[in-house]
Amino acid sequence: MKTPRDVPTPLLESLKSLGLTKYEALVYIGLLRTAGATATEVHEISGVPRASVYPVLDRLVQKELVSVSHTAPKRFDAVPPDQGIENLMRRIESDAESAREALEAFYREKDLEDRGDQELIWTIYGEENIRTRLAGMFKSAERSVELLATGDLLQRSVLLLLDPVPDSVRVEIVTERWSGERPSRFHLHLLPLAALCETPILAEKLLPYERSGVFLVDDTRALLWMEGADGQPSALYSESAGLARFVRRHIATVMEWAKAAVQ
Amino acid sequence: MKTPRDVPTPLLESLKSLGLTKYEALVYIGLLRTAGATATEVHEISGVPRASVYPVLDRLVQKELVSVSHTAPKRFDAVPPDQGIENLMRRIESDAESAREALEAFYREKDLEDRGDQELIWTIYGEENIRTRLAGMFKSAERSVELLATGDLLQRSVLLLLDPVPDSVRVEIVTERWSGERPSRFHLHLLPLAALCETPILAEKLLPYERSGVFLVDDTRALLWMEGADGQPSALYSESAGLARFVRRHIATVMEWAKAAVQ
DNA sequence: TAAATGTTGTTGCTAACATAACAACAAGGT
DNA sequence: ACCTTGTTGTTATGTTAGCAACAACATTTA
Repeated sequence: MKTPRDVPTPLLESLKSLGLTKYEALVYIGLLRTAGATATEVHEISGVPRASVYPVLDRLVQKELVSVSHTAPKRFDAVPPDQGIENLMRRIESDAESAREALEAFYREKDLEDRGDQELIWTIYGEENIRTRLAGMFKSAERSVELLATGDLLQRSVLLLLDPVPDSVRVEIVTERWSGERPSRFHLHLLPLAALCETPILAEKLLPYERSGVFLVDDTRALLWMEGADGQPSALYSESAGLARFVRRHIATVMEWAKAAVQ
Repeated sequence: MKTPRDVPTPLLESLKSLGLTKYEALVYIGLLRTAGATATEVHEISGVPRASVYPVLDRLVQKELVSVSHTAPKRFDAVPPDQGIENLMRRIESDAESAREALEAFYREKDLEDRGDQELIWTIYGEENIRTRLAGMFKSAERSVELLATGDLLQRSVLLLLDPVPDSVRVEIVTERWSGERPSRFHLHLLPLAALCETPILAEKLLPYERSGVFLVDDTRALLWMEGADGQPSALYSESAGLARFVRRHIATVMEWAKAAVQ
């Protein structure tokens, strides 16, 4: 008889988020390591109380994770993990799809009055969310786009989003580093590293070597990309006239410095 | 102010299986229909008690489903459902992937002694699971493969699985209907419908018009594909010598009838 | 003062967890 | 036969944890 060998907690958590309970996870894992076990063997292997094993096995069969034999006593076998997880994901994805449709219906009713939006400052968490917001800003650009960001962030996460910007819009890019050829479509301003080193305080404050940046569209919509101490990216977005003016001035100042330092 | 308008229960269930609680779902849905709501507005729109709204919103921000403004009082906005669901699914899929890897590790330790397997009869639920089992049977075929199934089931779910069967293996197919050209690789036996109609009892019992079938490989491994009254497919699988012999005889008998009826 | 915001603590509820005990049945030994 | 011994499947019962629901409080804003 095998020992109940303790199961790593993160695995249990992962299985929980796939819709299994702790017992279901333990029993399934136990069954994966044996072939055709009886209920009592399942109990011994998984460490789950024998009385609880029966309802748990019922649920697992229902979820298409184990199969039952027709002998007496019944014997149980686990579906290979590959396919078992696919079975679970199929349900979840179908739920996700139907939820998405229902939610879109609600979403379309949304008041588009865009009420106080102009004066609010929003925080956005997660790189994905920030990138979508940025993409939306760029797509709606009508007059100008200005970027001030670390080269890493720019070329890895932002540059591709600039494609939808119409040719008529002037795009100014300020950064401290640029690898590869300089794009002809945009006005690129390189911050001379020498100048930065002379005033290390500024270097630290303006372009810290974590991924960060400031983005301004049409002088009205601004986004500040920051990276929390934990490395999780977050951002501020606003259509506030005050913040827009502040950002505008900030970028302009840095560009002036850059120009002055070159001379 | 909008009415709390009741939310369809299935939607709540779907969102629960994506890892949201009831309150989280209600608040998110409520936020989808407004722009920049305060905590109390969220309470009014969603019907969630005002005191509970705060922790719930915290969790939703954590899950990247809503963004917060930096005003006082705070205002909240929902990310579009499209992207919100994608955010949820990203987490789940990453969990699924790590779980799959960990489970495969356990699975590989499995005793392959294949102990009593030979005399057991297993039930398999779910079309996907049945098809994988069938595929496994076909792939391991060394001498013979025999199929007796309704044409619908055969051509829609089974035929593709026959590809891996080596050419040296004799494949006998018995069915009541075949659309399209007859495959040259297999020995196809068509049950004359006329003969079936003359003995309606047999027609009912042998080939009921639900999807069902009998499969035998190497005269040793048999699978019975049935369809429950609820339309959910299930199957019996066995390597029992007794069942295999029974199935062998059953298929042979039907083939004899077919031959006799043609004359 | 009044109204709204944000927070805290208490209580109830439900699903899952955990243990104990029971009837039914099959060896196996006296 | 009888009585043990052990296993299977089921039922009842108690416990815990997380969420749901409500009341109360300090704080701000008008």
